[in-house]
Amino acid sequence: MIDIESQYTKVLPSFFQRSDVVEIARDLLGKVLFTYLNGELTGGMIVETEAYCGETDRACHAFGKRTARTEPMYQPGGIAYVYLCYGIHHLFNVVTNKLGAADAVLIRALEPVVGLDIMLKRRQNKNAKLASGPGVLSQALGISTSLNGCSLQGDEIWIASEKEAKLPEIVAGKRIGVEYAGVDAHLPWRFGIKNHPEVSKKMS
DNA sequence: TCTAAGATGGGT
DNA sequence: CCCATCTTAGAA
Repeated sequence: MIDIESQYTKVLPSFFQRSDVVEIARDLLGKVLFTYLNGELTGGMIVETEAYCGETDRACHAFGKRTARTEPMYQPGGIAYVYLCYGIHHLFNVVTNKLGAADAVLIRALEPVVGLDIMLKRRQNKNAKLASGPGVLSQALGISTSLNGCSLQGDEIWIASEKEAKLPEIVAGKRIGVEYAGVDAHLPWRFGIKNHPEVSKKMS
């Protein structure tokens, strides 16, 4: 098994609690998301993200209201916001910014790094990519709404940076599936690693 | 209570 | 293009 301790350093709350969610969405590219659940370690490099900016962003769940579902988004940055979409898909977000600001970054695609056999077992689908798409990556890493509100400083789910990591080339585009958001639907708040196979081609 | 819509994914 | 699937939010 890979020696996680020596190759990666866990990303600290100060990274997530910065005020610019768009900047954090860009900075998360190239970092690695890990889960350790039921004795199974899986991890993937983040290659595609989307920023959602609180109560003023028409595409954000917290737009104009505060409900029970979005409560984790209002907590200080560095915890998980996981919700169920279309009744089927568990979508994983990283909460950012300070207490009271409902910002979050949706993780949209990973490049599998650790525990590929476990991901394959969980995915149970030989045709599709292992971790390309927000619902798919959650399935591959075993993420479900039971991790909603969970700290990213614990040992169930966390984000780490590779010590030797090089800065990725970044491309930006419109966010997906938010046509209803009016002018905010056009914001270039989706980010991907340039030419990466797990990132969808159309970035604008 | 009731119901429309949704930050998707997989198949045709 | 089509639709399974079910929680959530807002209306009644």
